[in-house]
Amino acid sequence: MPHKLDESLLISLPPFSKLERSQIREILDQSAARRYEADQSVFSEGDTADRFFMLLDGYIRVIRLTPEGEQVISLHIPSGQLFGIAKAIGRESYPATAMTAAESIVLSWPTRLWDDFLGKYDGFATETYKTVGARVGEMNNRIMEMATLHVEQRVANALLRLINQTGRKIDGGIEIDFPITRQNISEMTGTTLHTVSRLLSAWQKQGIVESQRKRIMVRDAHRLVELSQAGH
DNA sequence: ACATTAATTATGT
DNA sequence: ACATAATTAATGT
Repeated sequence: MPHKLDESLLISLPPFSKLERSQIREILDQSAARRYEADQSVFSEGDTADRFFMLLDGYIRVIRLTPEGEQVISLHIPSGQLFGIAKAIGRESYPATAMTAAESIVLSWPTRLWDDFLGKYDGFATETYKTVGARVGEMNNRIMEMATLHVEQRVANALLRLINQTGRKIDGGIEIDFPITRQNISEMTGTTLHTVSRLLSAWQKQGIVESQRKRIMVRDAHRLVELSQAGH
């Protein structure tokens, strides 16, 4: 794998933004870069966490499997963020599986460098703990939703999160920036693909969303916000 | 208020 | 043509 990656790749990313060019060079020289097709596994739940990762381009889907073999999607990660940082939460193995949701480019480092990074790179520690904090917060919100909200509200919330975190503005609305199926959304919201399909069809007729296969665009985010709160 | 089952149609290689 | 995705209706809890 030939690499002479440019320092500019990392300089703008929060965990590295306070560093000198020489430090970035040092970090890059210890990294491995890899490109993944869509729907490839980067690591699997239970694997020993021998590396940690930075997503340079693409999207990562964090999933877990139930004993019956059903998928649950716990999170989507956009580019520019660290993932697979088991050490940050005091684990020796990955707590979930990471799959690419689209073609992606990933940097990784051996986990033995984790403590080095924390110690000698200014801002790395605070930024990574911000990241885990944000993710824990999001998961807490989802637990609340699961326990208290109806399916329609949960699906509306899931779409809103997706367009906020991974949305791409296009004419007439905001599109989810990677291929996503009804099945996927059902796996994020604890419902069935049929219910998601019915909801999206209904919302399409009302002009709230518009979708083709594996593509969903939100035309009217404000109405989705209303739906996500409505008490039917 | 939702899941399940099943039949049917659409879409991408 | 074949597999995967999406829709729709009917029926069940």
